[in-house]
Amino acid sequence: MLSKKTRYAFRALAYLAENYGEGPILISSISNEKKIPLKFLENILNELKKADLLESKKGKGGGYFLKVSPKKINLATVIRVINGPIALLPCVSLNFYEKCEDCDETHCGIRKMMTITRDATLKILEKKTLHDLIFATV
Amino acid sequence: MLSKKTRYAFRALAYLAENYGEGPILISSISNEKKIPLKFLENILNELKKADLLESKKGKGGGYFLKVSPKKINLATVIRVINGPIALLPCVSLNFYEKCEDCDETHCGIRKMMTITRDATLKILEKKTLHDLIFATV
DNA sequence: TAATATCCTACCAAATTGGTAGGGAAAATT
DNA sequence: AATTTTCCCTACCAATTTGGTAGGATATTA
Repeated sequence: MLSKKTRYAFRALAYLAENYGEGPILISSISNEKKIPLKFLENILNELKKADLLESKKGKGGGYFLKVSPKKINLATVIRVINGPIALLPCVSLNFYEKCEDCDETHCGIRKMMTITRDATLKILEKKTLHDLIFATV
Repeated sequence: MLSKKTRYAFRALAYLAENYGEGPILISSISNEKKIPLKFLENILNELKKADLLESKKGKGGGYFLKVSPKKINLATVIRVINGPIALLPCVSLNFYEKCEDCDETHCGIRKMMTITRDATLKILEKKTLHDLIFATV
């Protein structure tokens, strides 16, 4: 399951995507509009900035805004930044790989099944973007 | 990510699947063979039994064994019993549904994306069984 | 009735989650 | 230059979850 923090991140990003191209948006606006605890949100936006998804501007007229178009930010990226691995096991993760103890990877059936599952999940999450999040019609 | 407990569960079930039809298997055998802390494993097997995946027999000659054929136990079921929801959000879960606050479900884009993701994941996890876990060739 | 094995309840430490508090630093305005 | 505005950074904290352990109760067989 995605953490509450990740859900907040998605809601904040959706808001920024809706206002893409309209300059910096205040943390406090997002916080009010999306009902996200302000100080916690500060933290989240900062992480997204460090991950190069957002840019920020200080002082009057400042705030946060998407670094690139909503169509270029996919959901897998966001999840990885805030939530961590997408795969169900560390030994199957592309971005957070960790070997598991006492396991011969070439013969491990669990690993094989979880690899297939990961691929199916990624096929969706890497294709869908913030744009789809806003304009989802299905 | 799946918890360590769930990984233990899979390893134990794989072992029981390998020995399907050969009568009860001791917890201690599974514990030794698969390197799972005995008392913790006790706990896990008991939960699997309560979920009707296993049967047990007490006293000499006792132990645990699969209630049905390895081909009839799919991975989604196991994950749900030990790990919990498979969906990435509670509001998208089929078996652990919870409404999320401040969210109009019919218009929530996040929800739509996570529904698609859930379906893709379930398509795999509900088809693959303990049998596939053992005889995975891909 | 003794031995074998699962079952049940309770406890515990460490890690993770979901925050809060308070001030520092940069940019813009006056 | 001083003040205001806004993001940035570090530290802390309570509640929950995770990954166990301990010890005895209960059922089965011999």
